[in-house]
Amino acid sequence: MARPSNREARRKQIVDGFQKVLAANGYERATTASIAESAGLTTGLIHYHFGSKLEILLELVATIGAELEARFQRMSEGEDLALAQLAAFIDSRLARGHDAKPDLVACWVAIGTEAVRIPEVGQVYGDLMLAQHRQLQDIVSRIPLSDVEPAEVATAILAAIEGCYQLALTVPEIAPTGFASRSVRRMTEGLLHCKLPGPKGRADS
Amino acid sequence: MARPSNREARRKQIVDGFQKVLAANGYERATTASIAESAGLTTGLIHYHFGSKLEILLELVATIGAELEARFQRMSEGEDLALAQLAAFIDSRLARGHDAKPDLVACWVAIGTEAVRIPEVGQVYGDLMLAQHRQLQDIVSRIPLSDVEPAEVATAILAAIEGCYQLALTVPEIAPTGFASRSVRRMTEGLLHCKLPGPKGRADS
Amino acid sequence: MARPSNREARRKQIVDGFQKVLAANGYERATTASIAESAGLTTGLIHYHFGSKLEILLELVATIGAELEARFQRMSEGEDLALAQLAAFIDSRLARGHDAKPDLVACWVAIGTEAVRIPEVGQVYGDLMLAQHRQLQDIVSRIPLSDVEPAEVATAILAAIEGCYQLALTVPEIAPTGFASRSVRRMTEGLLHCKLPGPKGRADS
Amino acid sequence: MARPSNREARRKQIVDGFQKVLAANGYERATTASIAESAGLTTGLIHYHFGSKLEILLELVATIGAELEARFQRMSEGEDLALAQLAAFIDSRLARGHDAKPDLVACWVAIGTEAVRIPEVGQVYGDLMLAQHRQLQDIVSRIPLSDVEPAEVATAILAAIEGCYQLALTVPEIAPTGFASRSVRRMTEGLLHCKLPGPKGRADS
DNA sequence: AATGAATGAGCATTCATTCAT
DNA sequence: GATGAATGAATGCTCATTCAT
Repeated sequence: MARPSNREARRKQIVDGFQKVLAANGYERATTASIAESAGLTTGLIHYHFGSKLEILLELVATIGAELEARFQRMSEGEDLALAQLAAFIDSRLARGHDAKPDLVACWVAIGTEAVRIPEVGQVYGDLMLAQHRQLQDIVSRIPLSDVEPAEVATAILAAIEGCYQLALTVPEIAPTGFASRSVRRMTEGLLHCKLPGPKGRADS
Repeated sequence: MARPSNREARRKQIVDGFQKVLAANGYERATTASIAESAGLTTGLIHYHFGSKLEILLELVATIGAELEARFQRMSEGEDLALAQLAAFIDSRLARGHDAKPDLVACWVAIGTEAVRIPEVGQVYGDLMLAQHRQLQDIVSRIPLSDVEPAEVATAILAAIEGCYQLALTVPEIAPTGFASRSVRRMTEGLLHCKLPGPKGRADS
Repeated sequence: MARPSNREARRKQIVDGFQKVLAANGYERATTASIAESAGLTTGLIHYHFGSKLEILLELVATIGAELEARFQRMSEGEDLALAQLAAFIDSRLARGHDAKPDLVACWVAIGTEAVRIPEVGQVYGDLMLAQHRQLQDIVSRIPLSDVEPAEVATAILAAIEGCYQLALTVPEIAPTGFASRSVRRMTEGLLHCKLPGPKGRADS
Repeated sequence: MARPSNREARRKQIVDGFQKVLAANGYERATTASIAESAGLTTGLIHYHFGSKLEILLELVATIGAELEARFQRMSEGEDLALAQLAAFIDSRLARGHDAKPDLVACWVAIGTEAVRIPEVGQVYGDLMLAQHRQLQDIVSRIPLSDVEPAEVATAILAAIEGCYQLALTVPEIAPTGFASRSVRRMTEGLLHCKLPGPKGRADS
């Protein structure tokens, strides 16, 4: 009798459409009309399923956070050594394997900008960065080295990763394929004064 | 006799006002009215001296570029050694000395986002990054080490710097004062397998 | 055998829900969604049972009209004297006894505003006022006083009643409990130059 | 050199346009576009001079308040007796002389409705009613009568006035010209048990 | 040079109503 | 009967830019 709900499917569809226009145009220029068009829906429907544009952004951040975590879990599966986990973390963020989604980097950088201006975005973005920081700190502190501060090493690695995103997007001519993962690995080795295990599998670094 | 032109002074005043609201609100939300207010001028005058909002942004990029270069020249003055120049470069970007302008970091990150969307911004931002990249590459290639690729090292250093800007802005709780300069130095040492000279003078790292 | 129609029950349920949001938010802000929520139904059902929002309003006016009439009948039961009936009329509109519904006053004032703008509402609202006017005029004309114009007295009493509704709603600090009934009685006495019988029963005036 | 400001003139023009559409259509249906059209301006200009639609409403309330007060001052000029002042107050609100503005009554009733829903409107509307209440109370308390409560009399008079506005607007067929002033005078006499002086001058009651 | 009023296209959001299920 | 997704026109408001003064 009742009409079956397609709410979740539609919300995902909208977030996907939003992701495309966010990557292409940034938050302010991701207009309701463009989101709707990109999602193949009408503008009214956007607000039937989301209270505001901001809500869509927030949902996208959660989605990206879950995706990053899932990718790390997949790539670090079975690895017990801290160094191997560290390598897996870096690769999960930077290796451009078969499951890489180029739009996500553009989205992530756009979200980072909004995090500075919109408190709600700053909150979820900050939470996500803090969670990654904690994760990295845990891993680093399990590496038996006397003279490193795990918290600072973790921050430095995150900074290097974010910087690679930014450069890959804005000055691709100095950021060739594969440079990001390779460089962050080397910088991490420099911070820890030890070698990381090489990249795994077919991920073409 | 015509009254003397105050064109350049006014343009600087406008760019300064723009800088403040760009740092605080981002490009899209930097409205003509808010720029005028921040500069202590009227809205009409903005467009009397600049053809469009974009032109102000472009001028600001040039200003920042000149400022960075000047600061590097100042800090590397008299240094002939490549390693000392490299340290000076990093410090000129990250050390928080007496002449640091916190707003500039926020502006720079905002400009980086617009560089992705607005071709004209992408052009000048890219030129600036490429100039820095060339500079770094020159310095690195003068360090006699066999196994490093100067171009890639230069890119990695720039990425680390940009990443620090981003983190300092969005997750300050994991980016304490002084961490940026210290971390990028260490990561650079890791890339080059050699030690950089310590920070100079009163710049409190 | 077809299931029994619940049409009338549903319509009443909708009118009740509408009444609540009309009292709280006014006609324009009484959205279909809020009516549905207040009635514990779904939006679709609203338009299944009513052709439009206006129709619900019209039905509510009829309901209120019937309620006022019923209350007057109840309170004037057994009273044959015109003066007693007049007192009963005033009390039926203003006395705050056990069956008073505060929401109704807010609704009635809101309906009065819409009566000015929406012709259909003006029609039914006007009919209701005219019916009351006729009723009052009948009663007044049965009071043997030479120098009063029954029509004008009836209008004045209605005006006083409506004014009390408005003040009770908007400036409650000058309209204490019981003032309305007491004041309209006194003003009526002034119009007729004679005394009305005191309030009846437990209605706490 | 500088362009001369026409701000106040424009604001008045906008308030006038707003008044017309408010009287005709009510607050919600007084759209920015209709206000602009009624004022002979463009929509953008409305928001250049007023922050929001609500602000225009608030300014209108202030305007009406000032007008009512001015009219009372004019009509009570030279009258020292409380009874004469009371009559002047009633006439200043209800007599339809040469300076009556019919739109204002419709506006006032519309504002009364919004006073229930919009806190800011409730505030200024309430303040205005309270000021009138205080004024009436002062006058009444100067009439040497033992058995009346000035506060309640004042409220009753205000209620009668507001009720006349409402009826004149919604059921004009029972509210002929001149009835309002006449009826409220009589009701007031009933409340005070004394006679008011007759209407003055050419105001054709 | 300077002012600030004026423009109008564009935006996020709301909502009565329709309709496939 | 009942559901809730879908529509699209309408609304208040914003803002870069223009221009008369």
